[in-house]
Amino acid sequence: MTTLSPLGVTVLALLAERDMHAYEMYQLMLERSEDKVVKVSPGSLYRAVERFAADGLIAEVAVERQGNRPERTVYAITDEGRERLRATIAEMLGRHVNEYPEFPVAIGEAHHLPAAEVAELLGVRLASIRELLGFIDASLARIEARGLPTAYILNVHYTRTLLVAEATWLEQTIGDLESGELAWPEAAGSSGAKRVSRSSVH
Amino acid sequence: MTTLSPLGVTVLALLAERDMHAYEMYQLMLERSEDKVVKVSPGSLYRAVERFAADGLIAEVAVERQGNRPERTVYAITDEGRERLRATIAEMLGRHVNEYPEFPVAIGEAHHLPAAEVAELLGVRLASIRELLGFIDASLARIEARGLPTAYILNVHYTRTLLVAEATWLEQTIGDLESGELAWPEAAGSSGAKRVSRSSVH
DNA sequence: GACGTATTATTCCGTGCGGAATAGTTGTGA
DNA sequence: TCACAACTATTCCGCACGGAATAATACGTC
Repeated sequence: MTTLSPLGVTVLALLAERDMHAYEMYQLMLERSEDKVVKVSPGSLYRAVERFAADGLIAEVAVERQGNRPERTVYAITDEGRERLRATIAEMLGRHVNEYPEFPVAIGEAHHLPAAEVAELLGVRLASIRELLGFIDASLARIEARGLPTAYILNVHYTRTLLVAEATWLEQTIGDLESGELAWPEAAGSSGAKRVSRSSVH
Repeated sequence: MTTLSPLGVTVLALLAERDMHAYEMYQLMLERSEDKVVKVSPGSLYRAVERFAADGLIAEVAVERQGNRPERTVYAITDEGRERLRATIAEMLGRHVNEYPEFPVAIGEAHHLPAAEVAELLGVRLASIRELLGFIDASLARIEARGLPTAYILNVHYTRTLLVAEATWLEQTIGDLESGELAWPEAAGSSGAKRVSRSSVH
């Protein structure tokens, strides 16, 4: 009864829409840009499908073949699969889990670099986030223009909100670094100077 | 020349402070609550150290032994290691990478549940985030009281900022769901009703 | 002083991810 | 028209992760 992976959720969600075979899922995910939200590679996808079939969350409904192409196995979601899908979505919605993003690690160790360099690097990051926000806003505009219900793109709004928050924090922090308001430990790493050990947060 | 993992960065950062053996790193990380920022398990840590030694980023400086306890190998960071550490931190600071958090997947598929249930689940999530924010603020207060420089806890401020943004978004969305302002597709999954296929974002 | 638990320090191994390989088939351009 | 690229559909395999195992010793307590 282990909790499903994000890719697993997507697989079951697709099969909840209609029966299909693995490669069809793969294509659909790319077509819908779900590969921006879920990490998807052929290997993991086929493996997930295989395990779901073994666990009875999905079931073979046909084995087709066109010409001399490889056989393709069409799957359907089972009632058990539907229930697991619902349960997993519920759990993922309700429980906040630490996913150990790497940026906090980097800022946590940023004192290994001089303040000016950190400010510059954060500037690069800020630029790339702004660019990403540009794409997202353009997509949202196109979607709204087509009059599609917001409920289907809540995740885009969510992601956008967090990116905006990060951009704001970066602007603020870069400013504080450049103005010298944010005191920076002596540029470490360059000399053999002793460094003060960092303190525990808790 | 593959890019270092977050755990790898932490390992090198510790050795940049002073020479030590693997278990000492492990203890220090827990003591400093770095296990909240970096995923650390004995297995991964020892493996990382092993590989760094093979790659010349760190070097054995002593093999000690107390009584009949297992030998412990003390390592020091090399110049190459120091350089890799700087380079990796710089890269992690400057480049925004998609890390595929699972919550967007869940909201993306939330239409499988009825609006009321989603609102309730988001409420649970909101509560747990608020609790987490409580801990963080308490920690920050304690740290500030000790007069420690902000530069060392930038990552806590960053995390706090994102959590606040998420909390705000959740409040807003829960409100929209409860007021009915956010139109929700017919509660899916309960009936065999045909569902409209979702649109591509891009 | 004996027994259980926590600490020290490291190794081992199952599991699963994901990049690459495979192999046939349709499309394209010179 | 013939080669070469892109697509269809799936399998394979290496490698890293991390939970559990190990094993000796210190410590607390009844």
